[in-house]
Amino acid sequence: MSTLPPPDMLCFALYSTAHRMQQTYKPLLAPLDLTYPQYLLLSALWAEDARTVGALGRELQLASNTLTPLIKRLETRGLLRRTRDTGDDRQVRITLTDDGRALQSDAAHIPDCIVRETGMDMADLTRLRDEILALRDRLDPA
Amino acid sequence: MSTLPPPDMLCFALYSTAHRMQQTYKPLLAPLDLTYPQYLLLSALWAEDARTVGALGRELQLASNTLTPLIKRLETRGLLRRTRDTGDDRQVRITLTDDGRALQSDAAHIPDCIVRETGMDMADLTRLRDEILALRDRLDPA
DNA sequence: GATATATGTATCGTGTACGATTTAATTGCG
DNA sequence: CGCAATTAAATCGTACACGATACATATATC
Repeated sequence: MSTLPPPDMLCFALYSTAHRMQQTYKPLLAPLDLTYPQYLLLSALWAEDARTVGALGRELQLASNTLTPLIKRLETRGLLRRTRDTGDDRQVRITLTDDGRALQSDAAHIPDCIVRETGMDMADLTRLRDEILALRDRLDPA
Repeated sequence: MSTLPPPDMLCFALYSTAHRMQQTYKPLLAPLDLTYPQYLLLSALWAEDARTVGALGRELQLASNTLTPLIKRLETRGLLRRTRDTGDDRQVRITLTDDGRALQSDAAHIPDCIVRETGMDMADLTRLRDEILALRDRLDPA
């Protein structure tokens, strides 16, 4: 019987390309001493600060068991703060510190660098992104 | 300054879709008691058995620090064997056991299930796969 | 307003990923 | 031949992912 080898599988294309993309980010993030997931979390906060763990989790598609340690590492580094200043005491609100906000300008060049590394133009990248997202949204979130 | 939020980033589309895909595999792999990377490794061996750790790593784009523990778990379960039967004693050859080969038929239905979950036809899936691989291959492996 | 249920976050255990280093075996070259 | 440089795999440490569970607070229902 013939089994499709990994190089022919769509899932493997996603898997290996996502990893390769993280490798591409690595030298750009190293000077900021950030991992890729940490950069994603900060990007979410740079776009909209002071959100709850749950709201960030919905945007990044991560649950608290991944998010909580991630957040705590950045808190330890003094890039953000955790508070319970909402009406609902179950919720934890994440707010950037001055240092956390300052990092945004240090990272401002990164998106352009990534685009350049792909060697593709914006229109193609946007189209590919939307096709990948369309696939994701067809797959059950459950 | 405006920072692109994660939902607009191509890298995040890859990241979140790759994870979603693993979630989609999970209920299909659970009866076989396999994780997604373990399934990838076995798929590689089902397509071509008796390869070295290095050869498998090149196909799966994983280094020995990831592959060795992965392989050892499957060895413990009796699905494969590690031997040094080549001329070069540095190399470790990975060979499926009868149980490991038998698992192939238990997994034979999975690719069709995944295709069905995407709700897309083969032509679109193949095209999307190749576009994603083209992006990967434009990114420096270094 | 006591209590059952639901929700938000944290904790724990297992399994990847991967940089850096180590160990062992092979190859290259004088 | 002798030994430095290279290569294959393993080991170690850190950081995700995520299922399962725990815990605290909120809400609902009577």
